[in-house]
Amino acid sequence: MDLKKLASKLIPDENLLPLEEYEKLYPERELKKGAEVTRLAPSPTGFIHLGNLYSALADERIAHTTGGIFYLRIEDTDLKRKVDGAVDSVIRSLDYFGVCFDEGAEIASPLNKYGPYYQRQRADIYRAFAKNLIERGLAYPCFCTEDELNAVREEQTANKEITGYYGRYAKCRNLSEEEIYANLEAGKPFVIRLKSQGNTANKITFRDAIKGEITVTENDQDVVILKSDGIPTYHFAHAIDDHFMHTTLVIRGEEWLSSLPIHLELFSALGFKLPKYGHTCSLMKVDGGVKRKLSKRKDPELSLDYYRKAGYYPRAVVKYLMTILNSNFEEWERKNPQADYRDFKFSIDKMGKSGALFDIDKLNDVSKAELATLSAEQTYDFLNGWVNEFGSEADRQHFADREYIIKILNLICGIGGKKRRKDIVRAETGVGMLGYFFDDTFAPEYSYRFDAPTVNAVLNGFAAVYDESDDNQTWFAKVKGVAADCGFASEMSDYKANPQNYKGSVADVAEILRIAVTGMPNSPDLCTVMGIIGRGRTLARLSAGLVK
RNA sequence: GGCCUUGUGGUCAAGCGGCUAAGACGGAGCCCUCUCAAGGCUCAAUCUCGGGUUCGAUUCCCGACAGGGUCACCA
Repeated sequence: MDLKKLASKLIPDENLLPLEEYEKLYPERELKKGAEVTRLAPSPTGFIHLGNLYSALADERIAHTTGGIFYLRIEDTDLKRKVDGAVDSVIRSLDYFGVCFDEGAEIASPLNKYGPYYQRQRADIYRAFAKNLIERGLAYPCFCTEDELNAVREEQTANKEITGYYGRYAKCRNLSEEEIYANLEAGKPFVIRLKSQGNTANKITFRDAIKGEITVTENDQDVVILKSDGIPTYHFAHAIDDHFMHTTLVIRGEEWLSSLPIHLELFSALGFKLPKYGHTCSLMKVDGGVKRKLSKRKDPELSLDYYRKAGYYPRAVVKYLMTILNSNFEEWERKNPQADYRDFKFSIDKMGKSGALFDIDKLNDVSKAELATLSAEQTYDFLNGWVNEFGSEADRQHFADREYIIKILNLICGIGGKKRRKDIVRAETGVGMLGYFFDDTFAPEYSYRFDAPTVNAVLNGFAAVYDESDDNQTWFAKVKGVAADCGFASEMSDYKANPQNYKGSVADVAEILRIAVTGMPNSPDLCTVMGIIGRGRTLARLSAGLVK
């Protein structure tokens, strides 16, 4: 069979370059030794999730700690999955979390020499190489219809055989020249399949950068490399693109592990040097006692928007991910509390081999610790940003008074105190803690644990002596005075020694005052709260808190 | 079901033939304390199960069991 003629008939494009020209077009990158070139290659569905961030972070860290390149390629070979604005959304989402690309689709960079970065725009490269494969007898046209393929699959399933297009099931693999041209004459649509030279009896051991040594079975599937619309499938595009874009390390989800044999054969058939691979494990969650992969449909926490809406500090999400990416990250951070997480020496072989369960408690812990490193002004800026995007109208009005909010923040965050408080987990809950500092959102629940006369005596007693210019000690001395007057122990030790002699302790008195002033039994330093809301408001609340 | 893969406390995990099996989150308790938060201290909790190999296995081998992934003209 004249393969050259067949190739030209199947792929008649005239503008295809000789193969060597593509090599010249995309020369080796000039990077220092050890530099890794990594990439994120999403399909443009517009949905970028925690798993993407997780692997993007690994890509970005590895590229940037080795002096390499991290680029963005868009795998838009499937038109059905395309969503407008998706690429911008990917870039913006990752940027919000501090993950930036050096080159790629929609990235303004002088480095963009390996494009186009949209696969649809690279059709001629794929076609040139597919044509070459046909000429070399390593690929062939397949005219099977969807129905035929389904029928074969059913038969295979019924016979408990491996499904797919291989061996004796590969009907079009050995079509005669006449049959091929007849089908072509008849205008039958066709795909180009790889003519696999592999044998599943052969096992290869393969070194994965994350999983370590794994054994893979040789591929024998005649996979589709060019779809009937002339656009490549993922497998083929992956081999071509990662070769010409000179990716040195392919980090991708472990769901790709099973198609690794295909990629191995493709790289070999194409004569390309194989990149290193690192297959990451997926983030899991426990659902009804069962461990399963985080799912787009069932789990809102997979979406990155979820973290923005909830008001997680972006760097906290990143650090949380770092803790599961490299388990020694936490230890390093404890030793270098001031350092930027980017100074951490990220290493791919520290990455876990089995899927980590997503742990919201851990995230919350990381988040509040991270927020506790900000100044009151920085905290204000962050909360304000959240309020403007997701807050209520009342929140926005409150945040217009920057001075006042910062005063509150100094208290809530314990700034200036001996120890930093870690009350704020995320913006949403942080903003929610501000309610009682404003009259319109003050929503008291008067849940006193003492009878009316006692409560009223405490409230009135304190109102009579309150002076906003008192310092903390003087203020507390007055609380103790009220306690003594109302039959409470003014010293905790006295109360502990003889509880039966008192109605309660100063702590209980403070609680009564606190409930009246803040509406809640718990709050940061009450004296300071009173100082912030001011004398007028304090007295009004003490009076409003009286039990009728 | 075939193939691949994983298996240390509730969770994330150190460990790489000999250890009282780190640490962190979460839980319990104590201390501090006007409450809460934070902090300090303490406690409970783990090597999936069988066989081997070995003087000795969490660690090596085999098997079972249990998770996970995947079997498209989707990526």
